[in-house]
Amino acid sequence: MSTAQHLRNVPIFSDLKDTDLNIISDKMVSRTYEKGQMILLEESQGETFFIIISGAVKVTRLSDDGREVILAMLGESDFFGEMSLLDGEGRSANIVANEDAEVLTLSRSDFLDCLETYPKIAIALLEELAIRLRKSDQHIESLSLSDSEHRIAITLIRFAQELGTIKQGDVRIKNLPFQQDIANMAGTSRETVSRTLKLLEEKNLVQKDGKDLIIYKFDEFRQLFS
Amino acid sequence: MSTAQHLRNVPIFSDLKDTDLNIISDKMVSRTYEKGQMILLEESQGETFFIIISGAVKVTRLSDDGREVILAMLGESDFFGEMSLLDGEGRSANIVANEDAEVLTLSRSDFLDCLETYPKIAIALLEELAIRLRKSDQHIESLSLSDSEHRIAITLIRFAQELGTIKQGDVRIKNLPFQQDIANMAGTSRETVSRTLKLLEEKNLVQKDGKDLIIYKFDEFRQLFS
DNA sequence: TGAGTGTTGTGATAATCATCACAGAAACAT
DNA sequence: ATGTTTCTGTGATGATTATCACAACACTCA
Repeated sequence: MSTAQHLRNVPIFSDLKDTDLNIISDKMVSRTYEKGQMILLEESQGETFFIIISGAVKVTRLSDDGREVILAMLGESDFFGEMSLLDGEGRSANIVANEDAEVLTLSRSDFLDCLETYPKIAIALLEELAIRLRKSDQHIESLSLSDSEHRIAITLIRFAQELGTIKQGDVRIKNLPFQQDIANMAGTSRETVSRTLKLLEEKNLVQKDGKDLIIYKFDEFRQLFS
Repeated sequence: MSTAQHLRNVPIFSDLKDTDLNIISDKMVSRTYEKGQMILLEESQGETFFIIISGAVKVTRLSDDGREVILAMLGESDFFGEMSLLDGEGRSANIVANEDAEVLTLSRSDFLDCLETYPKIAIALLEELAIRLRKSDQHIESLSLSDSEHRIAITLIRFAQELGTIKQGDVRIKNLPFQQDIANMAGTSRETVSRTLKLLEEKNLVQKDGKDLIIYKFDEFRQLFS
């Protein structure tokens, strides 16, 4: 697939004319990263906008004592790097390739030009940031809820919404992330994730299937953990 | 002060020409709310953009069991309501007046027109949302950190950054919010906030002074809790 | 001023959960 | 295939902290 065709799938570019899309795609540079490789480092200057073509990355912060807090997982046609470009502050998070990943990059100035030239992109980007803020708010709420069962359940719901496929009311999360990553998102320990998954299985709310996790009656499940 | 003069203080409008500012300010309607009054209710349709002229509001979510999670405190020249306007989803948070408050409102269509007509506003808004996302990320990190002392300290740092005045390296938070609100932001209990404040005072890191709280050597304090 | 309401301080107790420790499974590499 | 590494399951233990209970204090308003 051509660069322009990839861009067509990215929400913020999707209502551009072909000609404009081509102009932008000519300015983009492709890069690839191997699983585990650091793409962006906290503290460094943020000077690039990234769009994920394939693979997945995780957005993390490291606390002083070296613990990893996962802020988000991003996949195909998601983007990142826009924050420091927009507000001029340095990077505030690390980005690590969670699988082999291919990305397109746009330089700071080309990105900002884009926003000036195509107001539609700016508005689409606003929409996207609003959605992210909403997710952050949910994340904050879930972390504020006291018990780990809720926090973990809500983390599973987030995965289901991002990566899940629905079939007859049940959701299958393909390739459930490692327990350690789930723990780092839910603000709990790996062991607690293991125990809680078992508990949810005993309650017949979820079911492991190889590397996948099936959540039964997703709507009810969501209701249950609000 | 006139409506237009108020708007001049709001970052997202600050680089408009006077004439444009007047056009917008003519479309705005002023409203006032008393302390404790609900301004926006979760679940209702979001159809209005709000700018705070005076007073303060808190942005909250209520968990199923009725607990309040405070997502943010907003004050003079902050705005809210933009999220549902941007992404078309319903409201995801409640807004309550935390003090008597005066706001200016703009209707959905006027707001969206504004974005189309003045790309500068859209870009300034992007900047602002980026800043908010950054704050959310910090909030998420702080909630993921294990112990309550850290979480509470970081909450104090957030207040200091929003409401604090610096004097010789010490920060004074004027009118420190109630312990219950601090607890709802830090994801802990009111009692733990009480005990932790005492602890921090015993360590000579902070000092209560009437309704205010002074954080000694703010930079070191921040360092301490990263 | 004093009754009433809202906020804070503090002890005792119990529940939750992180941590440690290690065994078993699975994935990966050579 | 076979060792090696990474991931998961699970018990035991102790620390943290939520919760309950109530006293003290502060603020409002009639």
